[in-house]
Amino acid sequence: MADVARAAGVSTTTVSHVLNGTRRVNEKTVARVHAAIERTGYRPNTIARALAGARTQSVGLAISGISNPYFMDVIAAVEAETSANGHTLLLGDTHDEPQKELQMVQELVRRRVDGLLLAPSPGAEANALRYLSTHSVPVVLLDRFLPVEVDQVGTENEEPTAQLVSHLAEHGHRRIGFIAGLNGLSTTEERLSGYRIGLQRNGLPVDEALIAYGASQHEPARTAVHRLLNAENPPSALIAANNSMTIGVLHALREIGARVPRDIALAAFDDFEWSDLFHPRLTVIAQPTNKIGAEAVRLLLARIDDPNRPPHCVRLEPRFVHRESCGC
Amino acid sequence: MADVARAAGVSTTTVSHVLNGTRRVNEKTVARVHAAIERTGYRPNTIARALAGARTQSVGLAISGISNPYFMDVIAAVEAETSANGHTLLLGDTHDEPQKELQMVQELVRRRVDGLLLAPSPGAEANALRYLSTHSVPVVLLDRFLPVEVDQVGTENEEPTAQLVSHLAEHGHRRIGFIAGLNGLSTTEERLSGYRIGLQRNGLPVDEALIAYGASQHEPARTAVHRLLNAENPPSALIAANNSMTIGVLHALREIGARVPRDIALAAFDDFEWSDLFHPRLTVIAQPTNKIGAEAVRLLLARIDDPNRPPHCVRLEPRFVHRESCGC
DNA sequence: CTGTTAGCGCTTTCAG
DNA sequence: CTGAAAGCGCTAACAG
Repeated sequence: MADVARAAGVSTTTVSHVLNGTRRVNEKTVARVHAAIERTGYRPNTIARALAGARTQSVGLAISGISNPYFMDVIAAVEAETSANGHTLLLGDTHDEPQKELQMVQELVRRRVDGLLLAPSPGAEANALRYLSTHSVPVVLLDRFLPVEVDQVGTENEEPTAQLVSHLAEHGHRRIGFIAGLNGLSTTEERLSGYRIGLQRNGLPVDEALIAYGASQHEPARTAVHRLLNAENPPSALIAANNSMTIGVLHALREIGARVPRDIALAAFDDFEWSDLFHPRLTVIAQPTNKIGAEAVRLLLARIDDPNRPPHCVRLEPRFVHRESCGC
Repeated sequence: MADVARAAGVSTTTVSHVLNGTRRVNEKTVARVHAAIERTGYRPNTIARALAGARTQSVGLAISGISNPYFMDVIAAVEAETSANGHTLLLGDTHDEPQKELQMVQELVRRRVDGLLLAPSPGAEANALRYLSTHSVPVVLLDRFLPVEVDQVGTENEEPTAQLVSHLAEHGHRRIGFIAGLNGLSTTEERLSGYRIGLQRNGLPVDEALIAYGASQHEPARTAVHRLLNAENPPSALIAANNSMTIGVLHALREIGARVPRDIALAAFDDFEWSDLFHPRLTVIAQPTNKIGAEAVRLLLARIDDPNRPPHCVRLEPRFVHRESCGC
């Protein structure tokens, strides 16, 4: 930067100001500085800039289950949007454990990210979120909603799940099982609530024996389905509350030789990019992963820009994708 | 840090040295410093440390097609390994374009990553790699190999692909089509070469009309398959050289109503985490994605530690997964 | 074995 | 409209 200043015959102060547009500078001076930058091939040093107290032009993404296809798509969308805005992405896995999440978040903050995107674990409020708010770090919540005053982006869960139930009920199913996700996640509660609403709407009783907990993961969902189907009076249809659990469900069904949808109907939350190649092709609620990622980044950048703007809470509409697993 | 120094009754120099183990310090002093750190809740500032010329404890990962399941798994493995070693991961997409890749790499270097992992695009040698070598930034190549003197990690491609051909040939197929990947990637060339070797080994002629180019992507592969099957004397079996193209192949086959494996056999490079739920279940060569990611990080950290160690080139063995799409 | 001190490259008062 | 200069928090000669 000193080189540029010398080459342009100005002070580094001026170079800094033309670079950041942080105060009025004479047009001709601006031109000279730009020329000097060009000539010297100067590139600002992000680290020094950060140390001096300015922005780092970087954002953190703290998320769980990096290899889950849903989050994968979100990550890709976030990367695209951040880099389109000249920001760099720092990625970390929270493993949905409050302590790891806190450490991850602290690490990211210590690295001076300008703000961060967080898929809060159950327990985040007392840990990561408290830390972020006391340090007043811009944050936007992803996927899961929390009753806190911060920006949040996610999908509508309740009504779409109720629709799934109605869809199955309209095809004559009276006992519809539900594989619920990890306890403490708003998505879990909302989808569960949607399940109950759907049942009521169709005049069906809510039988707790039809609800199994799959911890949002493949394996637990698999065993949960076995339990569900071994009970007396098993369900004739199943709803899985997220994509990992859908896989578990499919494996369990195959293990007991149940054919979908002939022996048992299936509908699920979350689409797979290539689920039309599955057998059977899955009837699902597809989340707008690209929009979620892009919108989250947009909200974050806006908040970084103006820390005092009122918090926004964005609920995106998912899409009902009708295929064959429901047995229509 | 000044606080810690004061609280321990030493200079910041000493604090720095006990923190980094960069010179001998009296045991008692060390203890006092640690106590002071504890008491003050001190956390080193990564940014300042970086500016002063030391390590940032961060590594960059520049990769293409973030949402490709193969790379996704690699990303997850890399994240796990880096964070297990106390490093932070900066993630960027190169889009397999030399210019974007160069920019991404420069950005990462400007952020002072200690080193970086790169899945080199066709053209990386003249751009990103040249830049990295002139700036002597530690780098390890991922997935694709290049005839350069740097650490590299990837999978054995030639022999496994030849095996795929043999497998199909042994089941009587005499016209085996091949959907090749993006031109200029070593993986593309090696798998193509493996295809040719496999044919020769089984006494089959190499018919260029049976080779289609799918650019390593879904859509191009789809149209390539249509061309291949519309030609006179079409193949009775197909090999797709990576997972995205396999998807394209399956879509194309469905569009023309060809059943796998009854009407046409299929085998592919790359497994899907849940490909046993596909219909048909795919016979594939599965890459050890976790090992690839972990090994790459290990090599990188070793190189950062000792920039002069001889470059290692690690070829991992993939696994042949026999399922139904081959028609056995 | 420990401390003094000069930066790392930038931002930002404060002064002109 | 422009500059001088004081840091940001740490590392690493150099000196003792």
